[in-house]
Amino acid sequence: MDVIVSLAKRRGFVFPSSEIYGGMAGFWDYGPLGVELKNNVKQAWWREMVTRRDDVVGLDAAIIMNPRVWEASGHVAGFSDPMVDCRNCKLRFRVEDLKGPPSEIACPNCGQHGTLTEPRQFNLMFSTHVGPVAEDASVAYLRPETAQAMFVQFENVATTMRRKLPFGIAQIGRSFRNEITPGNFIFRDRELEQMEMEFFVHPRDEDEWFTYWVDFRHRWWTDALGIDAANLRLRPHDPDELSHYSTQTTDIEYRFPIGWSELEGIADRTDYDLKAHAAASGKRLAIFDETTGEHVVPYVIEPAAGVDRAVLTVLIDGYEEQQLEREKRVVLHIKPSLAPVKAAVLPLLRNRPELVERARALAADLREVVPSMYDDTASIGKLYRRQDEIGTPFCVTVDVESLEDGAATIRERDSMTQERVALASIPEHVADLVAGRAVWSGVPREVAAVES
RNA sequence: GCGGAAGUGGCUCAGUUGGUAGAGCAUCACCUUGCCAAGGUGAGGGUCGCGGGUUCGAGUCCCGUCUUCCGCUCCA
Repeated sequence: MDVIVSLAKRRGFVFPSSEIYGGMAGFWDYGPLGVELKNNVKQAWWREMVTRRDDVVGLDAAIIMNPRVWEASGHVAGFSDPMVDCRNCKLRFRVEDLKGPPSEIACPNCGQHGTLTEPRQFNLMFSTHVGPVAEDASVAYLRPETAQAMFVQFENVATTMRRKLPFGIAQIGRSFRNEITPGNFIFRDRELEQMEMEFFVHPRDEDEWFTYWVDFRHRWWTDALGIDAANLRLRPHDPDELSHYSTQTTDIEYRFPIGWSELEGIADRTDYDLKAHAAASGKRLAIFDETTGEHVVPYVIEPAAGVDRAVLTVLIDGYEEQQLEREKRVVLHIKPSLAPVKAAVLPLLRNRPELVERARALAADLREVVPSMYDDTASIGKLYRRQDEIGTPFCVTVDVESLEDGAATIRERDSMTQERVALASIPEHVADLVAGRAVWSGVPREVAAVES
């Protein structure tokens, strides 16, 4: 984990929030490369979950909602349970889990009497005030999950999009949790970004869709994000660890340096949320079933993934240190579609003005089709290393011969093999390679030299 | 929040019994360099986390505070 944190900061992926003031626990800033990577991850999710499907639509809801949303959802209670600490063994317990008044019972862990503190509130929702006057009536919460917006807007979306079951509402957005102990880099943030989709199904189809989404989401991690399947596993929740709203949940876990940990949870939320909001708002949150002439309150299958964890996973899964003769080579083997920079243009020599000029011109053309950059501030070997470290899949090297044959060498990150391609067709070719429309057919450098 | 550890240039660290900060790497400039972190010369960059205190004098001692890391708890 340390080498990932180090790489992330060294290369401009992730910085500690407000670092010059000492930072802020649980908050991180995405740097120039990080924001590109993160956007690419979100785009990969949106494409597979919304764009390519005809049964899911998108939503982008406000972070602050009417506080009644959180009362109905159970968050105001669930996120603010009174807790007690044991002064002896230092463990903390939820008051409702205790078998009696804290002042009268023994600590459930160490068995000591009279060591439990008075109950205290630990509200995990960030609260704020709406309007200039900070009074109780103006209290509002920053959402601790994006899901509730999909339930609250269920009727608006279903009506305007003329939906019948089954259908889904997807959203990518920020959530806030006042975690007692954030940590492990961007694994547990206080400000996080979620990719959640609520899929509304007829109650009788609950199990079928649950299975479908577990499988679909698992494939997304391997196929769309390129995560090694050997580092992923599905873990169904035990009955006693299920959330109060769920009858079945399966986590997709990744083998992090800190151990197997949750990347995404696919939860069967039943009709818990819609019924709760229907009861609290007085609205009928249901879909009319013409075959039976009845209003059906759908069950909900929810795949919920963390964007920040996805970014972290991509970095960890792609990271490789190769031991070479003189030093080690750090390579980020990430899918070209996720790479912050798709191509870098490098002049073989920077003391040749005509070479530099040609390379800069090529970089400008390349920028028109894919995110790319130009660099000439080091020797060619070092320039390659820099790009390897940030996961740039292709480097285009303009050499002296380029001035005569009008071609340049494209070098691929993982194989370090090369292709000689005409300058004029490089932008389109690189775009095709990045998009997977063209197949890489490079050869080792020595072979390329012989052929030319 | 509780318990433990730590905070010196971007990074990794050195700073002897307190006397007003150094190295390597990195970065930048110039030279060199004809395909995988070469070399040379030079430059920029630190109120030693912050605030008090002791002292003639504190990165070095004391107190407080903030932040980070590891456990407890929570969870995507």
